[in-house]
Amino acid sequence: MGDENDGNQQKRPAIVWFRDDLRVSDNPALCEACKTGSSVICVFVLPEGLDQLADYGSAQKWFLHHALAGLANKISGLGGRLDLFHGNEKDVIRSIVKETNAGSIFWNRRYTRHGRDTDAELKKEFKEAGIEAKSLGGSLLHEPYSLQTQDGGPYRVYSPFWRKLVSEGEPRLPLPEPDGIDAADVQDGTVTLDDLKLLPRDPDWASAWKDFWQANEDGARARLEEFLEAGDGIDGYSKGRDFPSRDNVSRLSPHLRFGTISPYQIWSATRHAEDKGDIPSGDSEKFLKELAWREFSYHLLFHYPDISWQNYNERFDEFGWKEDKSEAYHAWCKGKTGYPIVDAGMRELWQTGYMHNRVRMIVASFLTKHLLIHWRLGEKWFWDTLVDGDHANNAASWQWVAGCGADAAPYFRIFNPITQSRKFDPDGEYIRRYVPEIADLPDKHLHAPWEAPEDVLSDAGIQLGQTYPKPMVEHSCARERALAAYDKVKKDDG
DNA sequence: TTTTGAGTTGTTCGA
DNA sequence: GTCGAACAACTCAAA
Repeated sequence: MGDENDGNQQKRPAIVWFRDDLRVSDNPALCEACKTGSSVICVFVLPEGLDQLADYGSAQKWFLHHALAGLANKISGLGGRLDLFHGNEKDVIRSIVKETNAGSIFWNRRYTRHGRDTDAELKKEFKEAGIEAKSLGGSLLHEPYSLQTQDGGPYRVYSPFWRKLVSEGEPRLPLPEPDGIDAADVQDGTVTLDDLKLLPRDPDWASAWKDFWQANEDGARARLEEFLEAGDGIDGYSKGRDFPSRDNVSRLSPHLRFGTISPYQIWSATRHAEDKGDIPSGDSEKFLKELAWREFSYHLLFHYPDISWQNYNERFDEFGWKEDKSEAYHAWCKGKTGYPIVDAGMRELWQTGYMHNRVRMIVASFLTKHLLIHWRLGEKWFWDTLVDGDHANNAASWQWVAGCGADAAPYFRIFNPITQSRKFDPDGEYIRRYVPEIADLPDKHLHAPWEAPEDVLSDAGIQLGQTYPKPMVEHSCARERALAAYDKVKKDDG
């Protein structure tokens, strides 16, 4: 009917379906909808149904709640309205399109198999019904299918992937937010934000999290700007990022997860800071490479959608990781392994919804190599407790540490939790912050309390096995055991 | 087709 | 204390 509109009849509204892109700036789907000149309906659907239960972990829900509140504010500031729904995604979207008589629908792409299948099915249906359905790229610098090796296949090693990404030239500049949103005169969403029950209660374990996270678009931008200021986080990033007590990490991961910021905005702002000469180029390059690791993880997830639950390297199916939720597993979850650096990390996670990257590697190595527990259990725990729990990063990184992932570390690379602790938390600031019961130990013994003389322990008010656990496993025994297990994987193949 | 160089984040041991 | 070598062999990507 488009061209036959006689002017009396209003243009059919356009829908923007928000998912992992909870921002109004640099949002291609929103821009495209505004460009139609139609009135715009902004919607978010909290998925419901058995197959979608895993869409958000508990910690992510807290972040999601605030990100949605922030998005609703931004949208209404532009003259529009965010409508919330709860239900089966396909059914809800179909019914919104029908009831609003929408002429078009826009969204930014997502990359899990479930998400892609859902989107493809809906797009096909709408197109057949004469409704414009358009997906856009907003969450990745490059679509996973656009970067190919010379053979036309996907990349399975990071370095060539990075070189390819760079050879494609600079990413596009971020899009500005729309001048205004012409709100469609249609009925409101079916639920309120509070109806979605995303916040924890009884107990509210996230009561202090507002001190750590400003979980919305403004918070993301402020965090990025602060990080990129001369003398702040990115200055010394390439070395400092390994020290969990330092502020040399961006903490933008949950914002990327929910799209309160886009990788285009991060890339462009980093280049801008670099051009101003504020920061050493080695540091900015290292930071952009980390952003590219996220791209690489999505590249893998797109081409190997099973990596969320299945070993990328099938030989590891024979490894024999334990999969029951044993006492050892629970001790790891709670941060009671007896290794201070591991316990500090697990408690940081529990208390703040975040864990420093270096420490993530240490605790993941400890679970999969020292305790021989399956990375899937670790991945699930992280998924439920991390605010930045990300479909691609979480799976790809766990597999990388476990040794079964793409471009994984050589099998003999088993982190020594004591050496790592001494090297990256030499003054014990990080450990003392999260494991206060051993804070009075001198630096010398903080990393391995079981080696401290009895009088040093009692002076620090520690009774091993009572006030703080004895180590669950002895490092060199655990190392030998892990090496033997890897040896088995190797032989089983021959 | 074959060849070649390279591969995020480490540990241990012995000189 | 510091340093270099060994720890395996394989797969990937590109020439």
